[in-house]
Amino acid sequence: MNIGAASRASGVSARMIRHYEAIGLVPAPPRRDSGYRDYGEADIHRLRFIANARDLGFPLEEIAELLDLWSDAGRASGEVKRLALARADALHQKAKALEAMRETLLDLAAHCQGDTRPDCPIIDRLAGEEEAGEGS
Amino acid sequence: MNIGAASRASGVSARMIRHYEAIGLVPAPPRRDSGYRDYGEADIHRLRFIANARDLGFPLEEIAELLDLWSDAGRASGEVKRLALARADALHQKAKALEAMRETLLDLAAHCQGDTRPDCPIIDRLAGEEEAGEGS
DNA sequence: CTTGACCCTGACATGATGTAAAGGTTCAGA
DNA sequence: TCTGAACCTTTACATCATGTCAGGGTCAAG
Repeated sequence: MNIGAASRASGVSARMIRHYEAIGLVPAPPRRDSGYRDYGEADIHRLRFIANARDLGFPLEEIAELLDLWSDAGRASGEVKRLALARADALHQKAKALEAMRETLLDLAAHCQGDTRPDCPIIDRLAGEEEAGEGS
Repeated sequence: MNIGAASRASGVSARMIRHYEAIGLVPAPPRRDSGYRDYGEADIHRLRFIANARDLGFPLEEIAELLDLWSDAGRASGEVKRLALARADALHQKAKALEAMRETLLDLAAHCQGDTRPDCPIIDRLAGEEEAGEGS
């Protein structure tokens, strides 16, 4: 199977397949005489695993750990669960930070007329020396 | 004022001050005979404005727009408000996406024993071909 | 054999920031 | 005055995951 076919079968772009190979996340497949990479079913499964983990927000470094656990038939599920919960927490922290920024922006916008006048608390806030000031 | 002093006064790292100059976000300051950059108060104000906007999640491209609006005394606040609301919405979308990932991970983890046994729905899900399946 | 679709590698770009290297400047203390 | 620490200069490379482009080789169908 060509890299193009593997890409379509796995949902991972050809560019990324090559990248994952370069960083050792997937094994280098055999080459045909032409130099073309030749993938098998196992490779597709591995790529799909990576795509799924990536879609769940795992960074490649943790995906590497998950792949090890996946191929370890005697793994303890506790380790997998630990990784998942840690990732969930990291995602939550990030989301909270974004929502906090959003709240601040909405708060500022609520006090801005938004008309043709130049007065604007948003600009005033950005121009200020401090960045705290959540007090209503 | 040296770049180091400007950095301490504005909260922007020297590295970033040079970067902002390179991309045209801040004007190139005059140099002393030694070649050292020499900053004034107005430069510090501008850098602080950038730092504040950056802390609110604005990308540099939008910060450039805000800087233009800031220096335009006859600006309409409507434009500023529009940018702020658009940014708030973008942050919200991002946060929602992260939270959705988190929910999926928590859901999977809840069904994982997390003990020494190898059975693990998290791994099963990652190994699967589909990525939908929020159905409880 | 030609054409178009594919593959190869390598390089550059993103966005915002850090770090390191290699060299010049400034200032304070001995 | 000399010296060393702390600073400044530019340039380049790294991050993370991904896209895109260029220049060249390959494959399959007509």
